Amino acid sequence: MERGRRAMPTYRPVDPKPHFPSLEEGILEFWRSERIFQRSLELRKDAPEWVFYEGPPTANGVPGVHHVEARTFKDIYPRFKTMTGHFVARKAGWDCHGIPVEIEVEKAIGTKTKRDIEAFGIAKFNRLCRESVKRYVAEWDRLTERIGFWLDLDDAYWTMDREYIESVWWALKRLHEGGLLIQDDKVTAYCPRCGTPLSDHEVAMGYTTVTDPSVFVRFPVVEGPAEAEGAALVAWTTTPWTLISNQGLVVAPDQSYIRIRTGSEELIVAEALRSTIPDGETVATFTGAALLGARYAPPYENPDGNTHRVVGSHLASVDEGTGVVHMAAAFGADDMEIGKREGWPTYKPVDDEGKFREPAPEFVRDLFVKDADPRIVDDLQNRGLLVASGEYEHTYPLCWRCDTPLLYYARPAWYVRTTAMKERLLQVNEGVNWYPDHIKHGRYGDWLRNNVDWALSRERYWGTPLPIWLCPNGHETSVGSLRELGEMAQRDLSDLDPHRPYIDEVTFACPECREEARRVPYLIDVWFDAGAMPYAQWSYLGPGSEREETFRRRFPADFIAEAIDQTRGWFYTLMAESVLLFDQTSYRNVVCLGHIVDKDGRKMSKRLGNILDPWEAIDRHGADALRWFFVAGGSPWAPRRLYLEAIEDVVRRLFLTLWNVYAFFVTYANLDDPDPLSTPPPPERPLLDRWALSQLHRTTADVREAMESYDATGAARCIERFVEDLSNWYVRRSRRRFWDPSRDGPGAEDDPGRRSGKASAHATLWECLVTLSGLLAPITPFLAEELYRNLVVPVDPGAEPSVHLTDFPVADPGLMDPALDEAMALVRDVVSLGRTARTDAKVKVRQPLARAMVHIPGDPGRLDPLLSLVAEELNVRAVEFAESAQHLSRWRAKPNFRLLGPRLGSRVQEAAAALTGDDGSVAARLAAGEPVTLALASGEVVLDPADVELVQQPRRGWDVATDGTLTVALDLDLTEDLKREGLARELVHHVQNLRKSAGLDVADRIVLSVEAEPGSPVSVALAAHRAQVAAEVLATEVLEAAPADPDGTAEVPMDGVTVSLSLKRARRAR
RNA sequence: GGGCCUGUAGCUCAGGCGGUUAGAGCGCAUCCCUGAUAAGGAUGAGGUCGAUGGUUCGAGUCCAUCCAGGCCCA
Repeated sequence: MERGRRAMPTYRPVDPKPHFPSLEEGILEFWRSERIFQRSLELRKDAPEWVFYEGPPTANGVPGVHHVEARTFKDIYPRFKTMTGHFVARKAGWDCHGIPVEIEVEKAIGTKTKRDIEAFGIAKFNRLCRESVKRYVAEWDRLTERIGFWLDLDDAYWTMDREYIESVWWALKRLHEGGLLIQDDKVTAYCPRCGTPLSDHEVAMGYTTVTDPSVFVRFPVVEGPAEAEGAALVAWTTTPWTLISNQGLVVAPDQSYIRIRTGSEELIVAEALRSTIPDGETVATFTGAALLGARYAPPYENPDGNTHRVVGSHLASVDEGTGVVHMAAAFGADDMEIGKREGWPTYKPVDDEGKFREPAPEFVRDLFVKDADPRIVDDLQNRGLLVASGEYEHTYPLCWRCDTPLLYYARPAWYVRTTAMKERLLQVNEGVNWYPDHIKHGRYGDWLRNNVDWALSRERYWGTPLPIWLCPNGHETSVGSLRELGEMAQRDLSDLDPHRPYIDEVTFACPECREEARRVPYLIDVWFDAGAMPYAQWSYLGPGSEREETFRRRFPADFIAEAIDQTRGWFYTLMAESVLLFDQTSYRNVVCLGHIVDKDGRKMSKRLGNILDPWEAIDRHGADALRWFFVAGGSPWAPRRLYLEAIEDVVRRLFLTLWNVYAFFVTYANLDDPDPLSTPPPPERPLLDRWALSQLHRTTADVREAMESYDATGAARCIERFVEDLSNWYVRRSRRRFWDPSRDGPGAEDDPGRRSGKASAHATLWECLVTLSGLLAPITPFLAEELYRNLVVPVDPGAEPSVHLTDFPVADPGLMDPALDEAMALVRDVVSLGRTARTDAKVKVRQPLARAMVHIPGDPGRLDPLLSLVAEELNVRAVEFAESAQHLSRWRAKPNFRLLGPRLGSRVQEAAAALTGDDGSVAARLAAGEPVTLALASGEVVLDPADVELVQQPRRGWDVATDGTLTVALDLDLTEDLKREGLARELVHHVQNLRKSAGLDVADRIVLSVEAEPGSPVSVALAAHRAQVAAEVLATEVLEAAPADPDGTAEVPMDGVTVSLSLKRARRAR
């Protein structure tokens, strides 16, 4: 057996039409059984660490397709870093607490209010919350694994775990002791029906357009500067009920105010809002600062004996209203801020159900505040305090559960004093790399610059309890661990569930006064849990504690990634906590992703019913397809439209092209069984191979560079371009080399020219595919694994079993050849033009032509070694260079605006017009290198050849094609010889079709018969090219008479006559 | 209402410091190839670069305003 075919092919045959989802399932099984992820970690355990933090998803629902996006990017860079020689621990994490989880449970048990939950039992309620979290985490585990996100799910941190909570307590205690955790009044959105404050997120859910009363109210000045004396300030409000608690008026000190005489009175408003007082004349103009300190008579007295003065703040808007804003500290965030500055007490004559109570005036008492509005308006009217009233339509938050208008209420709350660290936060942020970088000083930087203290406390059930105990004398004791708490309470609490209600039962004697200290009733904001993960994931309990080394080694993170909505969420809390506790950032690089939207650009939401289930996409196209879509289908920072067809689009671009090349390689490699590892060294291979390798190494270098700068999208584009070139040029041009036995065979070993034929082609394509596998591994780990497992493992006994255990490909600059790249690009352009010329001339490629005439700028010699490619591709016998293109086309000159614009200014347009009108003679002189003088209306202009761009236009008809400076002309004269060859090719074409329709294998030998009239052109052509025809169609014999019992016959029209073909499978000749 | 981002072909997206003929893929139409064949290739149609105004010899690109969508805040 010569060059024997093995009984078993080297490579597993490749399905030309793969089903990626099931292929992926098989690879997942392989990863599982061979513990590839764990081995990838073990392999690098002594390598330098590269730290990744997993931002914990909230386990209060099933994961959506947008989570797949974030998880794709969270996977790509750690994989890349692992392959480039780093140890990347990937601890999973789950955000377990918070109102979203409570809401899930509330829906299940049907509670509506906090009172319902308390009646149900906090212990039972929290148990259900815990179960809900576990159930959803199981779903997340399943998806995480399926999409190939390598994450250590078995060693996840859970924010509801005792150790995690203790770590958070340690942090809170430290803040409390440092004076950074304090109690204060805070205005929060509050639902009076549900009896609970709402989180910002919940408030955002409930904004609706509502109609509220709009009233303009007089505040007569009783004492103050001359500008205000004797007049009344006019303030505007849409919440008349807050007038009961009026404590002051705010004006903008730097804005202009006016005093208007109307009827018998004088009113003061901002000049910009003059129109709010329809008639009257302006009697004085002054700045808001002039009004400061004026005392006025409030519409309703309050028992605190407030002085009711005018104060200044930029918060007073002159965009709407009157520029005079009424303030009630208990009922607005701005009001509270100004109230604190001015030292106003909190005056809140409203109970937790939203009803007025003492000391509110008798006539509104027991009324729900909103219901009191009309009575108050009437009362003001009756007392002559109303300037005008009407209705006002605006957006206002309603409770998302019960549609009750939310009220802004002052309530006691605990704050983290982040404002004390504002400057440091800004400083630290300077050292962080944001992707995209506009976030750094844009959205995120703005957020830091406008920093307000972090309202930490929540009046809920399922969350980390605030570990502060309070005694009747107001002494605050913060507790940093269960051990510490046990010591205070003098009992062993190490097994205590630190959640409510159990923690609430623990009391101890106040260390200061020995009176009984009870825990404050609050939980903390869940975002604090998430921001605590750098230390709490290791249960870190402070300097000197057991986990110190682990924590320090993995702090800060080199890389985190989440969607853009996390700027105020995790990105902030993560940084805020680490600045407060450790005086530095907790991450160095942050990738900030855009959102996923639906086909119409609307965000995906359950309410709109436009959610795409990730499983649907995965089952249809596979996880790699989805991953590739996120990476290559547009900018990761921009909102992206996702729907099944969009994925298909992107998939086709890479997957099917690459798969075709892969299947092509395996098919022919299995027929010949070459050894890709012992082949001619690259310098000895044909130019086409060297070109492919040059492209490969250029791509490798580019991909590496892109990945290093967190630009997976750029990397994906490089890969895409390379795959396209590999398929559409390298494989296209090398196809015959993979199977043509005339290029190889006995004696080839001694002939460098032939030795480098087939073996080189196989080796080159193999190397390209294997390297691609490595380049793709971080992005499409399944497809990469498939290529690697089938191409490398069977031929290299020493190979790792998985591409993910190998090193990322390294570019060899020695194999890059820019001159060859340039020449090949030119050749491809020439070929493209030649095809255009053929198409225009309507001459089939099958018909050989005598020659192509080519003109290129510069020395044509550099293309000489590549001309055979042009000749084959265009099916011409010779390619010749024209000294000049002049007889093929004529020159046209266009101004080089970049040079001439600055020199000529507006005259450049004149020069351009002159060149457009050129009959070709000016351009020809420039092309010859001579300067020319243009006579323009504005004077003469001397142009050098460098001042223009020269392009060609075809001079003769359809057989010439030009593009810029390239020209290709085809010689369309057909000699008898060329015609015969064309007919022979035509004959081959028909026989090949017949082979195919007869169901023959590509390697089957045949006996062919051609019945054509003797002396006819077909017959003559066959006689002249018999051997070539026979070789092309693998015919052992070519007969004139049909064999008996043929496997296939056909009547084909050729050159105007009908030719009968028949063929029969021959016994294998070799 | 405020801040940030986005708006380029029917669809998905590219377009370093402004340079005059705005590109690619998919889809569509026509054609080629037939040993990658349920593949591959070529050609073509299709654009007021969201709108308006400005700066400039010159604007998809810079500035202002507006419109639409998204996110974060209110």
